[in-house]
Amino acid sequence: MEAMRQPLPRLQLTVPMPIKTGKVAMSPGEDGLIGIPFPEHSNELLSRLNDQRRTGLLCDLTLTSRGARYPTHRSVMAAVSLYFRRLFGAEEGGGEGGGGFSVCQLDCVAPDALDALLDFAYTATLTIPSSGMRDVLRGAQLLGIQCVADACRDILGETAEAEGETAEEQRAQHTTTERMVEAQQAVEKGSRRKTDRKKVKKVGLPHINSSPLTLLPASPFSHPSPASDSLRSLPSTQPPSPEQEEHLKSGVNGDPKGIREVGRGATVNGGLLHWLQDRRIAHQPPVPPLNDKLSEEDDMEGFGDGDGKYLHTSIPTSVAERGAVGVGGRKRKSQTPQQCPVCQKIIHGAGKLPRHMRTHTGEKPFQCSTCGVRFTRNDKLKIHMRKHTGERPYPCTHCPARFLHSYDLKNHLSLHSGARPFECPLCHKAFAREDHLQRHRKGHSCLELRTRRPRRGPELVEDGREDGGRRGLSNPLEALSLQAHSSAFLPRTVLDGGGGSTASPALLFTGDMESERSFALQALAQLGPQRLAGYPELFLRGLEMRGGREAEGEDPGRPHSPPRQRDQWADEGEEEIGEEEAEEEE
DNA sequence: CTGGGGAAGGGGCCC
DNA sequence: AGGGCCCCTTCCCCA
Repeated sequence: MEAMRQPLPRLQLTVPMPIKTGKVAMSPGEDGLIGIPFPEHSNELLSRLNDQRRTGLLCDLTLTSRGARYPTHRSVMAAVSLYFRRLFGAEEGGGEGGGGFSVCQLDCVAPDALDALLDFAYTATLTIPSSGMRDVLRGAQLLGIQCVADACRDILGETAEAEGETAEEQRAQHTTTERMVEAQQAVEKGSRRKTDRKKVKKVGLPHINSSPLTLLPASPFSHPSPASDSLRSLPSTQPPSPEQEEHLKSGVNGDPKGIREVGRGATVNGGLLHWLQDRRIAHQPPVPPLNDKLSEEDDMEGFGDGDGKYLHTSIPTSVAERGAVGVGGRKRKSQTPQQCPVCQKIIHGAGKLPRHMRTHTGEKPFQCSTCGVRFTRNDKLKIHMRKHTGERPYPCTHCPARFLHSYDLKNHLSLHSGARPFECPLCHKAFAREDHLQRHRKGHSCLELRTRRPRRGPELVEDGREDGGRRGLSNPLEALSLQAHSSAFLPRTVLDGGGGSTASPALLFTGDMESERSFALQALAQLGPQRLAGYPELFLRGLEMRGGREAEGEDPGRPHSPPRQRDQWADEGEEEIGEEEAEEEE
């Protein structure tokens, strides 16, 4: 499954890809390597695996439940199920681990539930009648398919537990799975000789909540014997001893390594399966919440809709509700604004956080059926489709021009009217578009004009620039930034005076980036080590992209909130305008 | 450097 | 509350 993992090519966001063919004219990257993404690969791969399962092709594992038989693939099961992953030793980098199993009897999982779980494994879609939800939940718990378990639990409304309890339950789920494997292996050790080449494993699965066993903190995995290959029932589980409970607490809550080890398994498996699973498994909070308002709505929602390949429906809501449970107890998420756990940005509008989260994850679930280009949002896809349909719903009333976007028309109309409402307060050059003025202010063109108009007064420096005595520009970098208008784009924290406004933008930028990166990692850690292990690159990629932009000279540490920037700019503009007016008065 | 087109992301409104 | 739709701003890219 490792080979299945989709690369995260850096060119993905910049190069429109003819998805179907993979043919694309791309310029080589810096090192001459070209990364060509095939976004459909994972889906197609999964679909073909499912076809193989249906036809029994290449199936090397048969699951049975109360007489029903389900041919399947070991690798897929190991990818989707923590139980099988550990049973097969897949977490140790593959090897022959557990290679002997060919039939696995799971009578403790209802046939229908097992069928649904297998469908999920091969389609990333869980289709179950509501009446069978509890069986599926139980099966998912037993097999260590955390995302499904969470989904079922949410749908069943079992979200009343305080967050800590939920996490405890999830941890118990992991440990139960582990215990199953360990017990299985322990039994196998003693009776391996009794089995022949074709073995059937029968597992007496313990109830998930009955007895959380220890998750070994240092080495939570027993690293199952590769030769584990017997056919028998496992002994029923016993309630945890006080030592075990204590061990659980210390090992799970106290020692992140334990969970990190769990996450190690997630890195073994690539592709869609672990993608979804890990996101759910990662839900357990290994560290205290950084923010009470943290919502994990994205946890499912951000990955749950789109092309319908992910779990859907009410999962996100409940997960978000859990995420919104404060330290004081159960509290239903009610406030519309939500804070992004990664960038801390407050997202306004109901249901907008999942949309925002996709900006961090890079997920683009909305794909154009014509050209294959993917989008993070369906409304963007809808607009994109106008390209193919030729629809340009915004015609200019003054000329034959038509536009895809209303705002394009708006910009265009300003050409006809000749209106240039955006004037540079320094050089008084007018622009038809605000962003052009913004670009102008960030550039040097305006500066040149300004330097030709030396100011009077004692606060001028030699080259005519205001030395900013009023602002105390003792720092050359700050003076430089003001010279280039970039003062208007300093981080809000700087301009607000928070944290020392005399520091140079560069230093502040570095700090902001570092703190942001650090926070992203913390948020990831909070969301779960599996998540961290599974796709930190997504988050880091986003940060790198932003850092790259900023490194290219874009507004360092520029707030992402446009209104804030605008406000800042307005403030700065007023300040500078006032400055100019003061000069004029002189 | 500027004008223009388009993409991306956020917010408001409505269902 | 979630999601669709729309508008807006900002940014990138190209000519």
